Amino acid sequence: MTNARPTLIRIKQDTSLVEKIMNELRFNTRDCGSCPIRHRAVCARCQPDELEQLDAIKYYRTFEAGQPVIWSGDPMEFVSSVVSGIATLSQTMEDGRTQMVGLLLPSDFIGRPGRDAAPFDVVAVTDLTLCCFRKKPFEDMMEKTPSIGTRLLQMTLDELDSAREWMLVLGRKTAREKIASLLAILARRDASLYKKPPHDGMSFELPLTRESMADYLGLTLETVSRQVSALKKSGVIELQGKRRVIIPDLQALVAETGDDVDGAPIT
Amino acid sequence: MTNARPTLIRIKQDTSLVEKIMNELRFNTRDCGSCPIRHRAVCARCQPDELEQLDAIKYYRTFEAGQPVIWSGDPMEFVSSVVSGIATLSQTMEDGRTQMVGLLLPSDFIGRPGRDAAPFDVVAVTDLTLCCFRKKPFEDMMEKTPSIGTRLLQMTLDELDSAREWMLVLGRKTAREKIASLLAILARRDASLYKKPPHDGMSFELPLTRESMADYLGLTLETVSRQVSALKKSGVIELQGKRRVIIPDLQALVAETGDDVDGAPIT
DNA sequence: CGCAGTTTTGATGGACCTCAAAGACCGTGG
DNA sequence: CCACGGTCTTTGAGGTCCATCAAAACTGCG
Repeated sequence: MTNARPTLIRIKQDTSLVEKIMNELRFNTRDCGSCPIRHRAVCARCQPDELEQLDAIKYYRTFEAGQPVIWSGDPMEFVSSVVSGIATLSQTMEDGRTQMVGLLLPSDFIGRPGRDAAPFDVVAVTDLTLCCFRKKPFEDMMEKTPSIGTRLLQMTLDELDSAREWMLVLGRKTAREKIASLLAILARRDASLYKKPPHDGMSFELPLTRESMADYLGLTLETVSRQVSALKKSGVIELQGKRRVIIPDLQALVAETGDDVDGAPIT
Repeated sequence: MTNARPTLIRIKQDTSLVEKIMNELRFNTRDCGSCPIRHRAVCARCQPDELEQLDAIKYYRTFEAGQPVIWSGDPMEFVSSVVSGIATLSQTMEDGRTQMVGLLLPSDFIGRPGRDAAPFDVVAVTDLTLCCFRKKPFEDMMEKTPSIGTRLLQMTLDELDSAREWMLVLGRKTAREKIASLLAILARRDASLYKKPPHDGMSFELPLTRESMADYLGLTLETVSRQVSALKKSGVIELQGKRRVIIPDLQALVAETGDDVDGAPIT
């Protein structure tokens, strides 16, 4: 609604291109030590010698925004960690109704040791870089390396909690509360990406279209649009262009989610 | 609507009492070998010597129907497996709206190695027997016994998939489809409990009240009641009394869930 | 029998969906 | 530079599914 800065956007694209090239260079050095997700990914607890082994079998893959990574039911030849970018995990019914069941951010793990077929669709929302391991070698390594299994269990338990918290959002919250919940989560995640706590006046890029938001929230895109406008009108959020969200008062946003003030920490 | 058999119900109670006493006797012999959930629980992959160690630190606890097992936020002193009975995992908002996020059946695991506070409320729906381990000794044992961690990872990944499939139910299905989905799941689980595939004409006990069903499905109890009646009127299900459900045609039920015919195997 | 809890049934309203069209944004090509 | 089409978003009007409120029927139990 108030977006008239094509130059700004063009600059953004340039930086992301530079970033992309730098990533290519950085990542392909195979140096796990300088990996940006090193401390949070499935390999977080590995010893130096274990990292070396992983180094030997890992490879990077990139996907452009909008491309599918894997379809539900497909055989999975690899497991992977998200290094940069965002992907969605979703499920579609025959008649086209779709429900997003997860948002995959840097350090999140994709795949299921011990399972052959993918249970859900994975699609790249932004340009995406994955750190991949062929499934069999990874499974073999898991057998011998408890630190991987332990870390994966930890991550899976966390994701299970997140999924269950999201069930409350889907089952019981109003459209307005759903939007507020999603924004609150994105705000928290964005803040944690830059390693500082969320604060009043913070802003972040909204990586999802209205339709994706609707698929995540179990709503229609029209309802999403209306409720975003409503939150803006109430002053709970501000928009810069259509994709950047400003949170003038974090408490006010959290209040709109319907959660306790101490906040369910849906990561 | 067609329930006039108090005698039948009284008999049921008697058998369950007998069963209870027998369980007490059986379980307290501490013999993991004869444990009914031995092959599916977290200990499924343990070697005889590992089982002996678990034997040494395990203890049983029972809860009557309706009793809480643990509240969200409480410190967890123990982890456990459901041996018999059913419990629910749920979440409640300040204003009272509640959402069930899991149904805990025999062999399911309760607790989070590495976490102190319980993330959700656990309540016994029927009389419930748990096989418990104090958390610290269990965690110590997990360190030394990879077969436990591996099995727990497997179970957690399965639960994560189930939770995500349930998100589709909550977010995108109609009330009628939700009811059908719940009944289909209960039918499958009941069949697997007796180790035979679900079949036409099968029947099972409905362990949940209309309100619990509503909390599971993100509906009101009135809507649940209406849709159950509607399914009955369409001949998709039959009722014996208010709690026993007969499935004359399994395909017909699955068709009502909106899922593919090959069926999302929500376990 | 009478009471408390559960379930059913009915009437009404509202939150959200559906259908439709216009507006904003962006890249492309004249 | 502007026209053009494609995609995403907003806005509007109308309809429907389900929630809400209310009361009656049923069940088990003292």
